[in-house]
Amino acid sequence: MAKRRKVSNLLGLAILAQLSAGRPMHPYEIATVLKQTGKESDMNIKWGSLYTVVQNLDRHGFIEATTSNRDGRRPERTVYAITGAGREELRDWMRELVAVVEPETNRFEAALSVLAVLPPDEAIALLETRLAAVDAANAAHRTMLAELTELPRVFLIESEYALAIREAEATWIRSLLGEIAAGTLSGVDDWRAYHETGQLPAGFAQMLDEEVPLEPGEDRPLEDR
Amino acid sequence: MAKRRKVSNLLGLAILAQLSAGRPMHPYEIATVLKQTGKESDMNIKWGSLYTVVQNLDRHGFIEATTSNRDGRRPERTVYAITGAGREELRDWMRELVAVVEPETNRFEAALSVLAVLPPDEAIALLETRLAAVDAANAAHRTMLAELTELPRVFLIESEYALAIREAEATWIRSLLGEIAAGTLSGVDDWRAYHETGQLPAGFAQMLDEEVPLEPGEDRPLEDR
DNA sequence: ACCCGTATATTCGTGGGCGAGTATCCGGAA
DNA sequence: TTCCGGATACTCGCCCACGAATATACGGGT
Repeated sequence: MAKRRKVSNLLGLAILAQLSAGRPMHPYEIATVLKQTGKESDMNIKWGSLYTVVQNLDRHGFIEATTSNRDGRRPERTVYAITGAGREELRDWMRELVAVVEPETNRFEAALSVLAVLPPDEAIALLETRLAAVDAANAAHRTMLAELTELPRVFLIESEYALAIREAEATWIRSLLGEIAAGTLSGVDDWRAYHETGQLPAGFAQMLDEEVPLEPGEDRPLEDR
Repeated sequence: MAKRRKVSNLLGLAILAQLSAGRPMHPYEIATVLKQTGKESDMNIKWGSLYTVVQNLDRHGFIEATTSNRDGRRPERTVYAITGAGREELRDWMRELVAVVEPETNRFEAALSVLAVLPPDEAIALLETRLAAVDAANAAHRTMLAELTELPRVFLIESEYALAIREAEATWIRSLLGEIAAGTLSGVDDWRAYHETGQLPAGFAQMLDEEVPLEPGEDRPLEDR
């Protein structure tokens, strides 16, 4: 599914959410509030897109200009309010984002899928570097959450989620390194041989024909099975 | 860090990796191989970008045209090989992707950060839907991995990683739902009150000033602390 | 012998994302 | 009083991703 949105940039979601909960605002003020409430990091917002997104939301009737006041000789500031259609879009968008799990891929996973292009020893070293970085970030994250005792946790769930995922990543990397060291991960010898000789070891060839690691949930090509 | 790459599309990484490990190929053949080896889902590849990316890799000297043969009356096919600079770029890119953890945000996390715009009961229902979907996908994924016994696990690490992360997500959602049900998640009553009365409960206002859930690892704004 | 669906292989247009630039205002230091 | 740095508020334009269109070849069914 995952319907094509008229406005697809997640900054648009943040704007709709803000206007839905609060009073009408002009773009720059929205940006300020979003920064203050930490949405910036949650959504990876690029402020260069702010006015484009606002314009698009307006064009599609999700928000509308209310007043246009000017203070002193400041440039004119257009104040926007969310519309009925905007509220509808917001709810519908949220329903999709929460309920529908679509295949998201992150850069680390992409790298893992071609990790074999690096020699095993270098790969191991890099993974150890990453593990250390993730552990450190998680420790800082945990401390930060522990310090925010006065804030109701409902407002921190996205942060708790992010931490949980990062911790899972650390655990997984640790276990991978352990398996490599213990020799329980099959294929490492071939991997090493490949980088030492430059030759594809026997057994690699048919594998390239075999391998079908489809993520579940995707449609298989028609001819399969 | 996270240097700006001359070619930033991850499809470029996949192409470099393929040309580095195998023989020179023409674009369409690369695409075929990448599909076969499952890189498609690992990197969320859009095939519409194929020729643009190949062109960019060429323009920056990471790959170069070798021959340009034509079979029968087929359109001419340009065969590309990786260059020295290409191999260097590939290794450097991989080093960065594996070792450097940069703030990645996914759509679900973004949605969580504004979950309060939905009434609590609807949010809970949606989370339950998601949980069911994730559980089902994970079960299928586990089965698939279990069936691929003849394949060395080194070639499946990205898939095992993806599964581990998804399982962590399921666990986290389950625990969140549990905490809401048990009442150990603070703030749910205010959240519900807000949606029933339309009024921001006391205690929400100062929070909007307070909240500074910076992800660790990011620089704080200068004036803080 | 012909038809048609699928595989092969590539081109093109456009829309939007976002980095970088611009202009004005204000408060404090010297 | 003047200077300057940062906050305020917005504009612009490049570039790239990618959906959709295109065109020919091949193989198998009737």
